[in-house]
Amino acid sequence: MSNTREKIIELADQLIRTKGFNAFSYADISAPLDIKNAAVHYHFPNKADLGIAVIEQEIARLNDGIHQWKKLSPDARLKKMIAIFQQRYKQRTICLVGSLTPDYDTFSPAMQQKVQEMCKGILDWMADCLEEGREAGNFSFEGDAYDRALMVMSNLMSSLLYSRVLGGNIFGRMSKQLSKDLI
Amino acid sequence: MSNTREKIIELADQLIRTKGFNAFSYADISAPLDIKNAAVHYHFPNKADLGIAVIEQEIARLNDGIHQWKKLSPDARLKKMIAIFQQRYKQRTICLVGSLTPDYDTFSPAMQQKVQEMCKGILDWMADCLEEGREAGNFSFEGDAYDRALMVMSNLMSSLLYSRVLGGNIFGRMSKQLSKDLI
DNA sequence: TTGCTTACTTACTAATCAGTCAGTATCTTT
DNA sequence: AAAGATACTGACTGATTAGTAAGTAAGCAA
Repeated sequence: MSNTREKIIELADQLIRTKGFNAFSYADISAPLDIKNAAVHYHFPNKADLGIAVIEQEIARLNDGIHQWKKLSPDARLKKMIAIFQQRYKQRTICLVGSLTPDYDTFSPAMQQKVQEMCKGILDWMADCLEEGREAGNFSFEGDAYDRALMVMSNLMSSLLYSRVLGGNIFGRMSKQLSKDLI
Repeated sequence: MSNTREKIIELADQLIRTKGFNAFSYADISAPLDIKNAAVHYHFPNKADLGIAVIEQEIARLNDGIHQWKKLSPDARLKKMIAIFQQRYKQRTICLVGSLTPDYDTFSPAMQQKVQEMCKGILDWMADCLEEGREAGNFSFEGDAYDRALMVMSNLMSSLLYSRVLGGNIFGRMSKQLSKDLI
C-alpha cells in the first residue's frame, strides 16, 4: 500500500480549504511531497478524480463520526459536530462545503454529484439529530427540523468564513448563540 | 466616458458569482465584449484592480439601497434585503460575500481589505436594522444584535449556495424561517 | 495646427497549467 | 528465475494564463 496516495489526498484537502479547488495546481502537491507531477497523475488521472477522492474521504470521516456518536444524546452529538468546526476554526481553515459549493458550476458532473452527496449527508444527519432532540426534550425550536438543520449548518460554515475575513472570535459567538437558540 | 469599463465590471461581477474570482480569465471578459484582452488591462492593469472595482460597485449599490430605505421600518428594510437575495436566487447566482470569502487567502492585501469592508458594511447595517427593530418592538430575539446579524446574513448567503447544489426551494424555506424567528 | 489624452489594437512573452507517454526500479506472484 | 503488477521518473506538450510594449485612430484644447 502506497501512502503517497493518502498524502496527496491530505494535502489536496488542505489546499482546497485554503486556496480553493480551482486555485491550487498539481505543482502545489508534487513540490511539498518531493515527487513529480506525473506521480500525482498516476494516482489521480485528472483533477476531478483528486477532488472526488478528497470529498469521499470527508464523507467517510463523517460517517465514522456518526457511527461513533450513535449512543450519545442528540445535544452531545451536536456538540461533537460543533467541536469539528471549532478545530477548523483553530487551524484557520474552512469546511469543504464552504469551499466547494461556491465553485460548484465549474466542476465536472461526477464531482458535482459528490459535493451534493456530502451536503445531503451532513444535512440529513443534522436534521435527524435535531428532530430526535426535539422529541426527547433536549431541543426546542420552531418549524421543520430540516429547515433548522440548514440554518445550523449554514451558521457553522459561515462562522469559519467570517472568522478568517473579520478576525475576532466570530466562531465562538456564533456557535454559542446557535446552541442557545436550540434550548 | 467609456461604457466599456462598466461592461467589464458587470461581466466580471457575473463571472465571480458563477465561476469564482480565480477561475475566470481575461479571455472570459474580452471575448463576449468583442474586445482584446489588452483593452481589459487598459482599464484594469491587473486582476486585483478588477476585483476591487467589482466589490466597490457592490458596496456603492448597497449604500444606495441603505440610503433609499432609510425611512422604512426595520422589518420593511429586512424584507428589502431578503428581496435582493431572492433576485439572486432566481438568477441562480450567489452573493459576492459567498463567492469571495472562501478564496480570501489567495487575494492581494488591497483586495482582502475591500472584501473585509464589504462584509463589515453589510453586517453593521443588518445589526443596526435588527437592534432598531427590537427596540421598536418589530423584532424579538435573544442575544447581541451583531451576533444575530451574523446569523441572518449567514443564512441568506448559504441559502443561495445550498439552492444551487441541492435544488428545490431552499432559499424560500430558509428566508421564511429566518423571518419567523425574528418575530 | 500642433500637442495631449483617451481608448483602444496588434503582437508578443514568460510562466504556468493539466495532462501524456515511454521508460525504470522494486516488489510480488507463479 | 521469469512474468507481471506497482509506483514512480524524465521529458515532454499544447493550451491557457496574466500581463506588456509599441503603435494608432479619434477627439479635444491651446
